[in-house]
Amino acid sequence: MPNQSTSLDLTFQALADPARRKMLERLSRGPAAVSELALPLTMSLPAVLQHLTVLETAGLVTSAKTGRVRTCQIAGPALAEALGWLDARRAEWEARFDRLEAYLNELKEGDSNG
Amino acid sequence: MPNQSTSLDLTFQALADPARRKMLERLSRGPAAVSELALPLTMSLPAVLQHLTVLETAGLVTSAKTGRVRTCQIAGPALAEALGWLDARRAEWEARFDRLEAYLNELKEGDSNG
DNA sequence: AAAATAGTTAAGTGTTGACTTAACTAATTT
DNA sequence: AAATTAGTTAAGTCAACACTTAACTATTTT
Repeated sequence: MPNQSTSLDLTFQALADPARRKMLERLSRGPAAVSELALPLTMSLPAVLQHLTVLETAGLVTSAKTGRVRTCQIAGPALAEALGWLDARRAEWEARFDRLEAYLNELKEGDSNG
Repeated sequence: MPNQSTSLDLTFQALADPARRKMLERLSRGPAAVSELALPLTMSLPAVLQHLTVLETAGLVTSAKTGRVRTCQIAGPALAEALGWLDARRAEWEARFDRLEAYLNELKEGDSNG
């Protein structure tokens, strides 16, 4: 059975690793070379490259090579999609919470009137 | 070496699975029993239980048993933490974008004045 | 041209993850 | 009390992950 991952699968999976989140934190402040992303990480360069591939496959990062330097950039859409999913859950959760609150207020008013 | 996962690791990891996201989508509309969460999923009940454990460990869901029924609820804070991290990245990304835009506008104005 | 820099590929290892089936417990219903 | 329902535990399998080292390719710099 092929493992057909959706876009959100790949995005959240990519976000689940602390090394990859550090890379994104750096990139959200501006473009950077691979070795710059590697600096704060205590792992080999090939490992960093593998993390970069995961980020690119998820669409969270794009990169291009100039000379011998590969410059990486954060990409908006994948980030926005993940944010959108989470925000939809929060919205539903809050709507439910608000309805409950309104109901409780109604109960309280009815109580003081009866 | 113990694998000390942070809260965000666990949260994003939990969100990376489509079955778990479906469970959360259901729960964001209101509490539900385990078997109700299992309904739309094409897997065994034990598998659903394992997913539920992952969600609870990540703090995304709480549950309590009454009689023979376990009722599950979505939990706000873990969701908010994940949202917060993503939103911080977007904010930084947008701030940079805005600065770039302002700079380009400045260039354009300078161009028409010189 | 030689040495250093920046990145890349391949291959192997140990750990987690996502299931499964089988067997079981504890509440309800009939 | 017997059958059903709802959930749980244990154990095993197979694939995916997160690395590693070794060896290699391009591009600069000296």
